[in-house]
Amino acid sequence: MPELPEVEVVRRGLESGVVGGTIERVHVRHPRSVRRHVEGAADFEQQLADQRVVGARRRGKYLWLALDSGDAVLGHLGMSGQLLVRPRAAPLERHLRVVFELSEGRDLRFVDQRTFGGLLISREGAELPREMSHIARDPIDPEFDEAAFYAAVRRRRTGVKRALLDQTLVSGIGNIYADEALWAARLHYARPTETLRRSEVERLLDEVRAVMTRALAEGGTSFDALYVNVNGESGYFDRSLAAYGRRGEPCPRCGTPIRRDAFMNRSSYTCPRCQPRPRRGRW
DNA sequence: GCTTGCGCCTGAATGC
DNA sequence: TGCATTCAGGCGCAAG
Repeated sequence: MPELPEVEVVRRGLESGVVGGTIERVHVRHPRSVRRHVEGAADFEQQLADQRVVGARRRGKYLWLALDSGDAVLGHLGMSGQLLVRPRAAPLERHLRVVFELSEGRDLRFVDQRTFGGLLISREGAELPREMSHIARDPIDPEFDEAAFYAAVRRRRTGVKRALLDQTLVSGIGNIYADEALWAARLHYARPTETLRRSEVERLLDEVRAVMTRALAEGGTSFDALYVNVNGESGYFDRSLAAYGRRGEPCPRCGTPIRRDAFMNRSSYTCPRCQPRPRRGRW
């Protein structure tokens, strides 16, 4: 599934393949994909006709196309979304949801098997759509405020992984990268945030950045810039993950079998030896 | 105000 | 073999 590095790869592809072009027409083939556009699918189609694309931007896992009108097309890929630039004559994808017909015979296609993703028009949202004002900066954003993040984390009364997944505190981190960074930083997911030391939070953020940077480097070279494979788990994950999805396999650091716990209706993978579960009064 | 948990969705994998 | 169930996940929103 697309996490921040994959979304950034898509953004770069849009920058080179779509920015500067004009949207001639739009077809919404599945209304659920524009469910957050409250004026409806017909309005979505009408408002975007003849609009020129002047930028491709990102915050966390959200992407938006800035339009010369000052509006923006805001999108999230959800679990299975893809944005593809294709010749208009190319065969239609099975889960094609929205088609933007661009100038020069090309399409921008939103393909999304599970329809957790979606698109909407943000009025005057070209710089920063108001719909995502609650989304924090991501850890590889130069303006990410580490001191403010640490202060906010300390105020929380929750576990450290819940904080990592909370997009209002820090954006762009999904379940996979959370587990990988926690493993690298030797922190258990249930560690209470109010007990975290500054140095531990710094180490954790460093590991988040490291896993994202690695994925970005690999993702940028191993995929067509506009194609992120989401049907099979993206290939490079299997090669480079230390903990996530590896139940029963040896921890790459100490050899102890990785364990899987149910967590927030999903999974958490830890090394029981490197990442011992915190006990009251002992960290 | 803060924290937690549900429901959305599809298809592959698993279970009987 | 075939049908039914489980699982995966990000996000918005309701409930606690």
